[in-house]
Amino acid sequence: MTMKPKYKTKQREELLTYFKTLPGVHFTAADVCDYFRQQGKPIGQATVYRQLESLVDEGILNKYIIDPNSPACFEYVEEHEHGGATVCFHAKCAGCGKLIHLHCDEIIKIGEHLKEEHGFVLDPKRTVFYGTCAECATAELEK
Amino acid sequence: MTMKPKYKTKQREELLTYFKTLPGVHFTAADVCDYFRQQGKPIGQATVYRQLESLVDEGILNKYIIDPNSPACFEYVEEHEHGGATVCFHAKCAGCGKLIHLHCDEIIKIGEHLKEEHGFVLDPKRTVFYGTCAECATAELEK
DNA sequence: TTGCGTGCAAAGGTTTTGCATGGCA
DNA sequence: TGCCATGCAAAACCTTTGCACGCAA
Repeated sequence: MTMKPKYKTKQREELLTYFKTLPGVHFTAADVCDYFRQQGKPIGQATVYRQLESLVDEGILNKYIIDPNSPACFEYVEEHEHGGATVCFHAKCAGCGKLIHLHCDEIIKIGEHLKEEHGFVLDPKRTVFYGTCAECATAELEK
Repeated sequence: MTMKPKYKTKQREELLTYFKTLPGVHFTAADVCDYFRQQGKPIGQATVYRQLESLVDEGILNKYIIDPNSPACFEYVEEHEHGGATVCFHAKCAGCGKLIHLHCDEIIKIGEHLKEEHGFVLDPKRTVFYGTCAECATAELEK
């Protein structure tokens, strides 16, 4: 666990502003560095990494590991999902990168099961189901 | 996908023999290197990585990606399970970092549910449940 | 004999860290 | 003013790769 940033810096604000223009898009730390460099207002890569980490801790970004030997990718979490009452799990397709939102009861029950049987309090915000979506699974079979 | 090794080498045999003594145990490439070095018969790390990759392809080992910034971990698949679907899920505590292995049916059912209702084929090897373990949850409350 | 497997060392790419400087509160 | 954040460069880290040699078939 990391602490939240306490200061409202120019870099943090610019990063946030940028991320909000990318709903449903996933990007890497390098993408972010490149973007700001091209905009003529570069942000140090250490800063980018540190802010990304903070934002993930705050639930403002989600972090995905599609492939361990590729850079991690991030995605902005829509405003209305922030800490709201709506428990929502995410499933990420390793094929096309599509993010699926899961709201159904069965998924919720898993949280209850983990708590009752394993004493484990599940954090939906951080938990991502990795796998293959219907389209990609079909495409895979047709090969 | 990589090809299977065609040769039965001393290193491969020793690795396999060792892995068979580790049912249900997780180990990293570095663990394996260390073990054989301590045994006085070191195996080159490149060889270890290459054999691990082959063995995963052959279904003899499972490879899990728990955390992108930690080394990948491997687990020997019991003889009778080869080709079978027996893999375990993992729950990681955000507080103490403890990794919990989950083998219970309820968790497996989630995979079935995702497939039937959402067309999503879950990959247990990459899916990690994040949250707080019993000890850390208790400690948290006492603060 | 053929050519894959091995081992060493070095490269590769991503992420983290040390430290001096700069900026928010 | 007191700290935290930033940025640069270097380090750390895991994993892959190049190449010469060795060994299985």
